[in-house]
Amino acid sequence: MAARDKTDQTRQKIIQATDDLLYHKGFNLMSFSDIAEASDVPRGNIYYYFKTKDEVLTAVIQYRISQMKNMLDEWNKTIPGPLERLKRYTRIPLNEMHDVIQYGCPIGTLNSELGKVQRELQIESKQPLTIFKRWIKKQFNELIPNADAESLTTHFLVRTQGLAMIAYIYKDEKIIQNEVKALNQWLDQLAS
Amino acid sequence: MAARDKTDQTRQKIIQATDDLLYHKGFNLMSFSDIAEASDVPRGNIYYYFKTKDEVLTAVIQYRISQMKNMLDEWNKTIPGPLERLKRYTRIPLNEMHDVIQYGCPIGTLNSELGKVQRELQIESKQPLTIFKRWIKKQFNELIPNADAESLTTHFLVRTQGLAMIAYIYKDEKIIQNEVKALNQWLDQLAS
DNA sequence: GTCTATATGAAGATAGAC
DNA sequence: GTCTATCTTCATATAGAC
Repeated sequence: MAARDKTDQTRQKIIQATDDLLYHKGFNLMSFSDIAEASDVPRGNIYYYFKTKDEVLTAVIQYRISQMKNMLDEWNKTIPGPLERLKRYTRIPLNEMHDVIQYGCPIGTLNSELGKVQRELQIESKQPLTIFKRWIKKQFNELIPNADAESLTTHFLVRTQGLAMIAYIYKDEKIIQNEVKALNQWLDQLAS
Repeated sequence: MAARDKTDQTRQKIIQATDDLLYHKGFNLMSFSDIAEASDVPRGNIYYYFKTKDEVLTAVIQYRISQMKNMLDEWNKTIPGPLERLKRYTRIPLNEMHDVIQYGCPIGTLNSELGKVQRELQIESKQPLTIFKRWIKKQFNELIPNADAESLTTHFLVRTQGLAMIAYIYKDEKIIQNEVKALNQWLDQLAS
């Protein structure tokens, strides 16, 4: 149905615009007016698609999850071994260097913001990280069959979140470059 | 002068109450009403002491800085070597475990929140981290005279911020315990 | 499905009596 | 130095004409 298509298109336009907005301003400073302007959908009209701001957030999270799943599927198909897959993950902050410096890690900063007072929203917001976590753990299990994959995964997440955070605070690209290099060396040592 | 003392006392009461509030709610969700309630100073009266919310933040940052300096002075006096001093630093998240799980790192979460849109405030807010950074670097310089102390310091900050972040997101004390232990082992290896 | 007008509330901030 | 009343702005959200 054409009408249905139009609805879905508008919904999608709102979600994608909000995805960026959420990353650039954070949840609490992002208003419906911002969403209307960014998505080019009249302000009063956003409410036809989403009753509350929380609902928009939920939709954006689900959108991010589907994007991530596509990406990980692609990596699983095209990258042969667990070591190279984990290294592909560490390339994300390098590829997104400019954004990480300006806005931090999209997952980390959102969880940090929502974790203090808006706990229910934070629980939703950590889903993307948990999907990454499971995938990373699987790679470590393949890489070193008898290792404590859970601990290795936590350590890996700690270092990726930490480097994004410190680079974001100090606006310093070198931090990303050096810390990613060190992380890859750690992976190489584990694999050998 | 008694009047002057009273003013300073009230000012201090506001600052200390806001210190906690800022940590527990974040800057943007913390209102003047919250400050009034927490400090037990009438709402309209807060404005006599601080003209804007930004000014309250500045005062809290300065308060935190003075507290930190006292702590580091104390450590310099009572803890003999650089290795033990760095290990003392890694004990902070263990001692403050409960708060870190619930509210994250006070410095990291504040910088993360303000870094997106409120850049001038973020620049102020990173001062405490920079003070720690200088102190940590000094310890590394003493510990290993010919090493690249700047890189070691960055790595150290990445791991402490990262562990606080992941433990905060997943509400998991074990993450702090395990990652602090691993960090101390890394320090021991460096020192040997 | 679209858009305007508006209800409602809370925020930061100010004026001025006491 | 204290406290109340109020201004202004902007937020979420709703009602209802089209």
